[in-house]
Amino acid sequence: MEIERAHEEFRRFLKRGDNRITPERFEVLDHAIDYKGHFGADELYISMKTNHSGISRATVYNTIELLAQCGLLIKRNFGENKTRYESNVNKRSHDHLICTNCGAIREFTEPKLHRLVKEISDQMGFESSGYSFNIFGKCTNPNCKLKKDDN
Amino acid sequence: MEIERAHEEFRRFLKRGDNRITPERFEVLDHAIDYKGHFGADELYISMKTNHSGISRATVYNTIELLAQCGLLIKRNFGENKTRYESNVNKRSHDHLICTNCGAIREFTEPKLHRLVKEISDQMGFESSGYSFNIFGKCTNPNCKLKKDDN
DNA sequence: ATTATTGCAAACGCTTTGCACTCCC
DNA sequence: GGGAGTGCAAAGCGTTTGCAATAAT
Repeated sequence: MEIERAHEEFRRFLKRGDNRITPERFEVLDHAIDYKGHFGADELYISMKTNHSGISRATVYNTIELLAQCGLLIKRNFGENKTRYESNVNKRSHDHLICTNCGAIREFTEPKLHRLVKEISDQMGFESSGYSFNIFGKCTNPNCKLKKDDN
Repeated sequence: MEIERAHEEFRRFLKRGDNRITPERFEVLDHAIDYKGHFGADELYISMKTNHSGISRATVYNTIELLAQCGLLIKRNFGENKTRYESNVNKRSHDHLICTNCGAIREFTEPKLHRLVKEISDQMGFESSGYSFNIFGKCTNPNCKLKKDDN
């Protein structure tokens, strides 16, 4: 089961960094990898509270950051001045098309990108640890109509 | 002179959209294209206030957005949960390398990207209006040391 | 026992909003 | 003169922080 593997990976990550193993951290992990689509830290907090969790905002924010460092979550930014996350468990690397009209976010995979990032970094004297690539535009989707709150 | 051209372009843009021509808007334009490097809306506001302008925050935010729509400024986002801008007057299209250690931001130009964006958009049924491409990593620069406030 | 982690609430930084006044058209 | 634009202050939103209580080591 992939949740077991995620727990194991997080546990190893925590030990490696001399972080303590707490039930709260695994509670956050569980909710985060369960979450469909992209989410902000506060959304996850609210969602957990709604599900009768006793977790605190501080712990959610702190843990989410650890999960991102660990690679179980990916940090995103779609130009809305808030950090978004998405589960990286059982997903392959991808980037996003963002409809500036209705807010819909679609994924695409472009294998060329990794090589390109590597080439550019080498050329510029950078040791790259990641990248972010977003394309903005309009869906050709006929019912694309200022919904503004999909993900 | 390029400032004249910028004024002219902004004036045309404002008329086209039935926006009024006000001195405040051109005051913001002047300061924005003068600003070295990337800036947040509030930074520009503070900078203008420091230079004894009577402008208001609301006007700066409003005008900057118009300037971005008009193409005289480019909107950026470097993963800090705030919108950054940079002058697009007399600059050629480029993207950024961001050092996660010292915060330095360097520019690069990769001609392949436009074609790539077009290809992906076509393939996905998107009418692209722009993209954002950032590479995160560490400078190989020896005096890269957690400065956190360059641009 | 020691000290990281937690929960809570308050503070923070950037951005948006409401409203009365102004001035472009 | 009408209504978009302005200035101001307050509120909004996501995020961070300080501190006392708690619990992992």
